Amino acid sequence: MLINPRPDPSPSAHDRVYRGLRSRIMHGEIAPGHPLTLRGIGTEYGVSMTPAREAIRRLVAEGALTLSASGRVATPDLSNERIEELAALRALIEVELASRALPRAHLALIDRLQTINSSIGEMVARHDPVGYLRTNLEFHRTLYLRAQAPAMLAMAETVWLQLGPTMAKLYGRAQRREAPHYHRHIIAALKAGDEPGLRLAVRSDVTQGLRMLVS
Amino acid sequence: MLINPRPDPSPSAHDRVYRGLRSRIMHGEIAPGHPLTLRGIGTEYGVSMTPAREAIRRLVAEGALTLSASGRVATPDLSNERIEELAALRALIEVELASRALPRAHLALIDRLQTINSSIGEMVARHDPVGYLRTNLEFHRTLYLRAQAPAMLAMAETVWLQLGPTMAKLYGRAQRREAPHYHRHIIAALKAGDEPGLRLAVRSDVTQGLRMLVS
DNA sequence: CCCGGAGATTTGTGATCACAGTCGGGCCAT
DNA sequence: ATGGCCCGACTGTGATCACAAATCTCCGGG
Repeated sequence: MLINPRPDPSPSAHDRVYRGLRSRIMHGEIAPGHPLTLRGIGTEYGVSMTPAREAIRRLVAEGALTLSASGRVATPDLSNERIEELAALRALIEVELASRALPRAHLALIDRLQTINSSIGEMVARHDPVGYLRTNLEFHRTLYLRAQAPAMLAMAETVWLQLGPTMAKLYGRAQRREAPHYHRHIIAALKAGDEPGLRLAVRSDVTQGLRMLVS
Repeated sequence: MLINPRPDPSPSAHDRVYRGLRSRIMHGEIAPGHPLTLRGIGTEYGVSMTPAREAIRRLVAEGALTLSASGRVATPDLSNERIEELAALRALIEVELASRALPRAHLALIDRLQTINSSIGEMVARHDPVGYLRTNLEFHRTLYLRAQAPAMLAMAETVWLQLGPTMAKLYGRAQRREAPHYHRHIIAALKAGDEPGLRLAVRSDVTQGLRMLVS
């Protein structure tokens, strides 16, 4: 038996850089199209170019960053078609994840979701796009963790990562005035054990984010 | 205007290594659990450790390789749960891709699919798991390219990549005697413009590969 | 015959360097 | 004043090296 339950006691340097950048990108703390340099990231995280390069290469592989023809790296500025496609992927994967989580969703989980949902409301109230995005993703991830499907969750997070900068920009543009009301539908469907209702609620919640672009 | 229409006139070294390894993994030319070393790959491709490391890091990010706690890298040996999960992802994404390709599937595409399908029969006849896997994926990719959904296709290919070594092992074990007959259903549904039938055929074709594991 | 441990080898990690290509800013000609 | 051009700084790429940890090998003891 392990004394220390922490799975990663000594994170390598490139992993620290990777996690840091990934979190900032996924939560929308970096604007779309913002350029990044290896040396800049290296000095920012106190490492040499090598770990910075590996972290960036990994993020490029996941679609979190785009590589220009000259090798320059920047956070992606998504076209409308790509946004629609990624939203469709979210709908596909997250509906499945929610459906698989439903049989395992006990009361403590639902309570936690409600708590997170009220946090989302606070973020909306203080007009904090980054905080909104972060707690919103926490809401979804908390539910999907119950699905016991790590490969699917990883795919969903990869999609979030690609959408991160763009969604933060859009959220910042369209001033929301309340938490997404489909979250309440999700919680209600979970309580009722209503699988078709849950699928519809998740799908609606995901595609709702797309609507803000069209308008 | 460019004289040379080739989009990638000077592939960087790490890209050559990445493409080579990715192809070998996806087509099942490397057995599950096979270890890889940076220096070995470097000498094999005639480059130093740096490009080899970037290529491997990228493949790890895509799930094509697993990284042990000590940093050792090897092709993954998937558990049954993970195989089921990846097959479910294939079903989700590829059904959607096929559905989106249907309106754009003209006669030339269907002819090409039939040609590829007969190639698959040849591979089965000569008991060539790698060739079978390669042509089978070519069949699916040819269809999905018509969906004009690059993000979804990339996701599907990532799943293929993760399943590559395992599927080759399973295919080699269970001696097939004919090409997957659901491919004929797919072609028939494309000809008839029958979307529900196409969705069912693709889903059946994907999940059929899973059955060979259960048996 | 099997198990364990000490030394040698192999392996990944991170830093540094040289080099070529790119991008930007300022200078000159018009 | 403005447009084009050139030079300089900057950036990514790939190679090499030092180092620590892990693995393997082989040998002796039980």
